[in-house]
Amino acid sequence: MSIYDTLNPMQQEAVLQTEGPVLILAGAGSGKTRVLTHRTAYLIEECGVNPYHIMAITFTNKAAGEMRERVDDLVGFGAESVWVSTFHSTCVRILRRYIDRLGYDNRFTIYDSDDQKTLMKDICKRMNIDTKLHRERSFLSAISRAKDELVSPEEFALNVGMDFAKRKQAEVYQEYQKMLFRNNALDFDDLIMKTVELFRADPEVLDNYQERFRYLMVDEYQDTNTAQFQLIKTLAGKYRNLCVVGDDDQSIYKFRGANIYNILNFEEEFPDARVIKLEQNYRSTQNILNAANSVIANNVGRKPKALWTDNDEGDKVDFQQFDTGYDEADYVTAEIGRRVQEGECSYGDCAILYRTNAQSRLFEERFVLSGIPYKVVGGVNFYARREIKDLLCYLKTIDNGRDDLAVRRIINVPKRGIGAATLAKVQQYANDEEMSFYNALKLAADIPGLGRAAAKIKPFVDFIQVMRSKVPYLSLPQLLKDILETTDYLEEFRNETEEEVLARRENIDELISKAASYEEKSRGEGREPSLSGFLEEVALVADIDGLETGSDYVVLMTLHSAKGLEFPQVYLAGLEDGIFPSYMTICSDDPMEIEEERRLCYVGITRAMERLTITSARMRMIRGETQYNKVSRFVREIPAELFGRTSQKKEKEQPALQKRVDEAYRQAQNAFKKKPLMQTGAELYARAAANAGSGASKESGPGYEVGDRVRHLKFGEGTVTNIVSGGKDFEVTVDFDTYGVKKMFAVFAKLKKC
DNA sequence: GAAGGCGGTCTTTTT
DNA sequence: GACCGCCTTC
Repeated sequence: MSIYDTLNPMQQEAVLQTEGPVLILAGAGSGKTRVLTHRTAYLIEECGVNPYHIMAITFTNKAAGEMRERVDDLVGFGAESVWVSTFHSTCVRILRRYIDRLGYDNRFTIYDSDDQKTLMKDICKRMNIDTKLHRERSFLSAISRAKDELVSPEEFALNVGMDFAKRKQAEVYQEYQKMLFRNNALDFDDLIMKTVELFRADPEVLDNYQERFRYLMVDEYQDTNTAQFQLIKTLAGKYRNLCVVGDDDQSIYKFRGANIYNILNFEEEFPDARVIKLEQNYRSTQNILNAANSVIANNVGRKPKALWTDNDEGDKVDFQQFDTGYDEADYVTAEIGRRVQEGECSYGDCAILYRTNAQSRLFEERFVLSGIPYKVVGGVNFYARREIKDLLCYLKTIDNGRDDLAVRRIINVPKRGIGAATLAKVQQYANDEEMSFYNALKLAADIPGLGRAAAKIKPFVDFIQVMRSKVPYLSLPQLLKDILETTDYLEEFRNETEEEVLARRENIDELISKAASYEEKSRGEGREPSLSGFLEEVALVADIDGLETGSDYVVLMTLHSAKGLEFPQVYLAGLEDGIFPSYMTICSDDPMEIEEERRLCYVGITRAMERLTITSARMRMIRGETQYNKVSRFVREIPAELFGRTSQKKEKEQPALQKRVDEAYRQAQNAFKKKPLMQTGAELYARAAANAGSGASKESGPGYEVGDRVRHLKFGEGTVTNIVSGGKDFEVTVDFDTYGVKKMFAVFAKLKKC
């Protein structure tokens, strides 16, 4: 019996069809990753294809990593030569080698959205554009859309016609591109577009890669934009062995330029394409799948398909409507706590999915209060935090003095007494002499009108030069520590509270350990680690990449981030008209927009394996305003018989208790407010676990007994009234002086005896 | 040149 | 509610 016998007939067909163009329409949970990995194995083991000639492209590093792992497991020998990578890292690798043929320096830097915004702000200022009238972000999104469609600044300018706004955009686009070039930087969209440009400009390079990638596979094909489509079409142009896998019902990235016609018109583009449909779902129960099918059936523009499953009927879908978002969060927290307590599932089985990142906050607060370990995916990116960006800009400056943005960011961090007036003069000089900002700094003594400021610049330039000379001899962690010490970086935060500084320090430590593990990983793969390599890796990480499989915490994330994942217990929160579907799509005159929201809902429902809980609130605070919303139309599209114990009423607690609970929440919220850098649950968890020696380990007990007085970070002092040993931890009941009785787990509560 | 206060705007969603 | 940019004050 071979590994291919475990596949169903359609999956087998997809695996065996190795030659020519293939479109696999893979419904949610139909085992598409399995097909892709088995197909790779088949190519190598049965068709004798050299693994070196196989390429699999995904969208996220996480997906690529998983695919890599599964291919490694399946294919004994040579699996490491298969190119498994994301669109963006693939392009970076190609461009690092050949972008000099387009006139760029091969050591280009990659701008994230933060950098883009800074650059755009600069440009608008210089071009005298009133950003109250034309927002930076509107320019950036126009440019991004143009790049998604492979429209160059010149072409854009040709097509503006009489449209004044567009003409302005064209000018800005041109200037923006010029500045990127001068800073030797590429933005995310450039990575794809420049690679296509390179292939068009240089047949020799193209041929080189066409020869290498004789067998191409593309995952999540419905999310590709025009540029990405051109890229793979060009790459597959010679051997035409292109296999794409996707599901038009899960296309949710139109706003990012995804072109649904890439999948809908695949057969027109490749008339000889084999089309294979995978319609058996292995993930969800009947009830969950039925709910998903009945929602998506309301969409008009879709390829007909019928997803079915052999799985049990399973539990009914649980739908609950509450008065407020607080009640909603309460319910979900209590449910998860109860189910875990009763051994029905673990924290790691549960996911809370919502439409907007802001919705995570209420859940986070509740989880912190009840000591449930959790992790938020997305929101404020680790690499977007101030201290991390600063340090990365130091590294960038040391690595590549041509990135003006990076230099300008750190020249006065920590404070060196160099202000806006000085910067403007240096910039003027740099512009006049057509040199980089950093090179102008080096010549500060010659810049007219700088006066005493030149003396303040010199130590900075000297410092960077010294660091550059040290790079070959220092490891990345050593380099970072050197920067921290020499610049006395933490001095920058002297006015912050101890707690804030601690949080920043922890982030910095994390960056240092990430640098260390990068070096380790590179050496493991036989590559010499480098400063540029590290910066590059850091630039391309997505939020979802940080999610480890097999960790025991509840995950909170947006529906968008959840695509491609699955969880036994899924909570879909905030199902209200105005939230999901969002207000903007309800009001839009384009009916396709609501269809995209519906697909998002479909994605959400189909993440669930065993249990699905849908919640909504009548009243919710949004951007400081209270809004009243109806139950989402998507909920109403699910037939009533699929719902179980639906409740539209809230069970009132005793008024006195309720009041006390409210007060506790208010105070807890204030505590949050004071600490903008509040850690994620996982970080709290890690910290708590680190302290567990003094807190709780199963053998030694929690370190306090019933009757002891203890102190809690938020609740202050109280008396321990009960300790129950449960599972890996102790559940402690404490009667707090001001907050009343609370139950909490010892590992998380970090109670100190006093 | 730095720090603190005030008022306006905003968010879907992200590689 | 949170962030950003602008303004005032030291």
